[in-house]
Formats: sequence, C-alpha cells, structure tokens
Amino acid sequence: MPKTIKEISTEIGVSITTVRLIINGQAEKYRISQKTQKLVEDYVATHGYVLHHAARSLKLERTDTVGFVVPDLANPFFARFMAAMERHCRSQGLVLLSASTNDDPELETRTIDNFLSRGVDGLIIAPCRMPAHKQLFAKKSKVAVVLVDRDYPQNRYPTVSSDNVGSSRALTRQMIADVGGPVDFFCAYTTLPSIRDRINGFSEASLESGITDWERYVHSAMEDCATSGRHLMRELIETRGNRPRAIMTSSLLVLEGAIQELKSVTGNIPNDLFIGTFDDHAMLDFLPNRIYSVVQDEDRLASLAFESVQAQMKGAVAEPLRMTIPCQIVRRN
Amino acid sequence: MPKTIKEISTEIGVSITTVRLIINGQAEKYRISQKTQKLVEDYVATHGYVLHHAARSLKLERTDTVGFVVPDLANPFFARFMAAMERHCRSQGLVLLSASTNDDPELETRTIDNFLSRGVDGLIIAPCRMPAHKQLFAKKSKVAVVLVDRDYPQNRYPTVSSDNVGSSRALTRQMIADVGGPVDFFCAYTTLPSIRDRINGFSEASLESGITDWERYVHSAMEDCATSGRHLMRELIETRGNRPRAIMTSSLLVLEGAIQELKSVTGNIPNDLFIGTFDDHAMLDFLPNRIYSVVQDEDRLASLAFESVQAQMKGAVAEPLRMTIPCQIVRRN
DNA sequence: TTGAAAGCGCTAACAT
DNA sequence: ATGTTAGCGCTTTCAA
Repeated sequence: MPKTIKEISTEIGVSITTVRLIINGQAEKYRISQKTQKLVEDYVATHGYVLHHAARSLKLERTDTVGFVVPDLANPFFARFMAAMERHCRSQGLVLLSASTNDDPELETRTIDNFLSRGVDGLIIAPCRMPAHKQLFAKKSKVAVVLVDRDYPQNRYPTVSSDNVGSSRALTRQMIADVGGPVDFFCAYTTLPSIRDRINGFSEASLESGITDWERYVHSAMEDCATSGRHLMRELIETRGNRPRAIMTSSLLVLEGAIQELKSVTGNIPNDLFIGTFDDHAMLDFLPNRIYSVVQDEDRLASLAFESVQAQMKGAVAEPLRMTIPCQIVRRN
Repeated sequence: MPKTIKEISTEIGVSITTVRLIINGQAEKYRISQKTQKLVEDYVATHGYVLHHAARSLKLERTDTVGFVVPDLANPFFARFMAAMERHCRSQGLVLLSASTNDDPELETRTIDNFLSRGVDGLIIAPCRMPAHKQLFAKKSKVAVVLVDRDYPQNRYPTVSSDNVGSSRALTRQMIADVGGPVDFFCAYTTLPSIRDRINGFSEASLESGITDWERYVHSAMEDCATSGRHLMRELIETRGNRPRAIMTSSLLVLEGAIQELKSVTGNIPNDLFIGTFDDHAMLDFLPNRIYSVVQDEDRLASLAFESVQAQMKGAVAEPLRMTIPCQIVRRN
C-alpha cells in the first residue's frame, strides 16, 4: 500500500511541501537541510512511495499519455510502427494507449472520444476516412494530433506517410525494364489514399514506357486480404486465358492470395514469374523468383510523427504539413 | 473546451448532483423531473460534455486501464495477442497501455512500476525472468495480474500459455514418422520456459521412437533471430559434412535464417527437406516442401488472460492457476 | 426530487 | 528553509 505525500509528511512531522520537494528531487534547489532530506529519503527507502498519476493529472491538466489509433494493431506494419512509437514515448516518460478501429469510422470516432476523455496529450491516428476536425477542436482545447500512413487530401493535420507515388513509380519502372512489357497490378482497398498514390505511381511509370492503356493492367478489389489476391488472379487467368508474366501487388496479403491461386491452378509457382510487392518480409526469400519489395521505414515514420506531437505538446502550432518518407526497394534473385 | 459538471450546474441553475445524475443516466432512478432533465440534456447537446477520467479515477481509486507488458510489441505473436486483448478491453470500457521490455529485466521492472503508478487495474505480463512478487504486492493493494506466454516455474500468478510440450511432442512425432529417423531441432533462447517445454516435447517424442541420443539433435542458440538460424545451420553442415534431411525450428525467425544459409550454401532450397516450425505464416505456402507448423491460438490465450484479470478486478482471488491452450498443427504439401 | 459538502493526492502560490 | 492553503472534477454521503 503506497503512502501519500501527506501521510509521509505527518508521520515524520514535516510539511507536505518539504516532502514533495525532496521526492521530486528539488531539495537542492530549495536548500532543504541535509537532516530533513535524509529523514524523508530514509522513510521512502523503507516504506516506498509511488506517485499517484491521476491526482497529478487532475491538477496539471496533463496526463503524459499519447493515444495511438489505427485500423488494426495486429497488422505488421502498424505493429512495428507502434513499437517504435512506444520506444519514443517511453524515452520521454509518456505512455502509449492503443486501439484498433477495424476500419470502422463509427468506432474510430468513439475511440478518439474515449482517448480525449482520458485526456491524452497527443494523438497519433491512421484514420479510416477523411478526419473530422470538429471532433478534435470541439472537445479539448489542445491535443497534439498527427495523422499517419493515410494522407487524406485536404486534411488539416500534420501528416506523415511513405512516399507511395515515388516508390510505386520506381518499382513499376524496374519491373517494366526487367520484363520488357506491361505489368499487372493487383491492388486492394482502392479508396485508401496510399493505394491511390500507388496507382498514380504505376500509371506514371507505365506511361513513361509508352503503355498508354495502363488502366487495363490495374486490377482492384475492395478488401486488403489474401482472398482478394486469389480472386484477382483467378479473374485475370480466366479473362486472358493464361497466367501473367509479371505481377505487382499492393500488399503482402494480396501477394499471398495471388500466389496461392497460381499454385492451385498451375500446380506450382512458376519461377519465371516476375514479382513486385509493397511491404517486405524475410520469407520472400523462400521464393526462387526475381522479386522486388518496397520497404517502408516505420522507424523514421514514427520518429517524425513523434517529433511533431511533441512539438505541439510544447506549444508549437500544428501546420498541415505533409511529411513523406522515402521507401527502399529490395531486390531478390 | 469541455464543460465540467459544476459549470453546467451553475450555468443552468441546477445542483451538481442533479446534473451528474442525469448525465450518468440515473435520472429515472432518482425521479428527476422531466423539465430538469430536458434542461440538462439540451445543454449537453449544444455545449457537449466529456467525462474527466483523471478526476473520476482519483475519487474511485480505479482507472479502467489495463497494462500490457511484453518483450516486443512488434513481434507478430505479441502483436496479435495485443490486438485481441485490446478488443476485450474495449468491449468492457477499459483501455490498454502497452510497453515493450526488450527482454531487459531492469526495464521490465521500471515499466511495471510506471504502470502501477498510473494505477492500472490489471496487468498482463509476458515476463522476461522469474517475476518478482514483492514488487507487485508491495506497491498497490490490489492489481489484477496475469502472466502470459512464459510460464516460469513456481511463479505465483495465474499463467496462460500454449501447450508447448504437447505441440512439440506431436510435431516431432509427425516429422519422425515422415522422415523415418531423427530430426534436427534448432532452438533459440533456451532459458525461456516455452523453449524448454518444446525441448521436453521433442525429447519425449524422440525417445518414443528409440532415439536415445536425442540430445545430439538439439542445436541451441542464445538469441531468437535469423542470425541464430544461420549459425546453427552452418555449424551443423560443417560438423556433419552434409545438410540435414529434416529440421525443426523453435520460431519462424530461426527458420528464416536456417533456410537462408542453406540457400547460400547449396545454391537453392532443397525441396526434399522436411520442415517443422513453431508459429505459422501464410508465406510458408511459398515453399514446395513438406512442412508442418504449430499455430498458437492468440485469441484464446487472450480470452483466458482477460477473463482472469477481469475476475480478479471483480474481487476474485488470484490462484496460481496454469492455463494451457492447445495448438493446432498445420501441414503443407 | 434536489442540494451541499467533504475529500481523493497532488501542485502552485503565497506565507513565514 | 519550511509551512499553509486552495483547488483540479468527480463521487458519495447526508440533508432537506
């Protein structure tokens, strides 16, 4: 059972202020006598003391917490992002509250409200739709807000995301060069800003190579899952009558599905299939194919996002700044 | 700027209690007149109201938060576990605070202290060593504690973990049956209870088949990473002079490393290599090999862990109960 | 039906 | 160098 400052002060016959000053390490600053210092320190050493954060928060109107709101915490990208954020928070004495929204705008709103009610000082959000500013401005005077991963056009918050257009352009170029012709792009969840950007990059690189009918090579599905990948591959094979020479996928999940379908149709994974995919995983090594993968830099994304919230928490005004982080393209085989 | 109950009460000329009762939905119960109800409701509808959690916590000595402390939040197993925990918490109006300990006992202690100081009602911990009971008992009268994934012998907390012995035994049996002989087991981080259990299962199944020198087939490393897998594979090949016919790995990371090494030594991944591994991933489909993988049931692990903290939060005494969740073994090719 | 008051543990401003 | 006090927003108890 932790003692309170007041209890300590009465039990050793010293004022509350004195105890507090010593516990908070401001003894020198206020020239507390060595005697009193020792008294308090010894008491704490034997009986212990734990700061009561709720009480402090009530007084300070500050909780030293940051909320992290993303569609799915189990998604490897967000999980890595979150782990990096947590490191930053920890180094500054902040703790991270996290929640999944399951890509449900309703739930997202409730989650943000809940975090606001808990007085988070900062909020990192990967929003599942164009963010509602009213919600944030209305409720609390000053919460630091940063948007990540999903850069909805015209949103008014600082936003940190990967360079989806650029990396998609580079990836597409590479593949077209290797294949010597157009590449099929399987992409899911086309309403997402990141996916739209990737399609833009794809079209730019395709046009560069004189592929004016690039739209014919974009195959899109509504959900980012392996099933989407399977469906897209099946449809493509049925329409064309043969398997593609080169595919590019907007996520590893889609790639998994596409490969599974190919394996079940043709009996094996043709090792002359050229592959390109967003996101990377060590197990891509398991394929003998030529394969390019786009590596997002979660550490850097998290660093920038954290810097921005921290600056806002220290009083800086939040500019609707776009921060775009380059991606690395890894080649295998 | 959110109004407080007090502000609302003075602004519409009603007492604090009345406002609170209405806001908390207890109007009927205390027969607040329709008139007053409407008054307050209208006010809230236009001006809004957000509960101040810190204030409530201070009074109630309860924060409606649960701490989640694991070695690495980015680890897919813990990430899935966490996502499941968060769902449970959300459904009960609790929020999850999460932190990585990086397998550092020092940091683990600090993290737990921090969470305790923030008054978490519950604590889910995947401890990186035999848990220190003093810490928890001393600091706060009643925190609900549940240990997960790592079942240190003689710990006194309720513990939820996968059936590592059983699944390892089953996996080893299967492989021995398929291969018709002993299997090499690459395992990292042998000080971990889960790994020790897996080795136990391995030895049991080996002995069943008359492999009395099973220890010769256990190759262990200190760290759970791809590098460990590479080293173990290299050593094995150098010692034996040829590659193993069948390997079993204690994690996907180790498997990745082992395969990478094989690929770089022999030039390709021999497709007659029998593989068994703990943990599962869709990309295992990319290998043409016969491969067994052990699927841990994060949802069920999280459910049981959550039930236990919740019961404790409601006053139940924490029995040092062991809960062991069976794993599924998936076969490919 | 509604109101008043005390107090949770902390901090900051103001005394000494 | 140390003490006193008010108050953060909420809940609970008691009163009217």
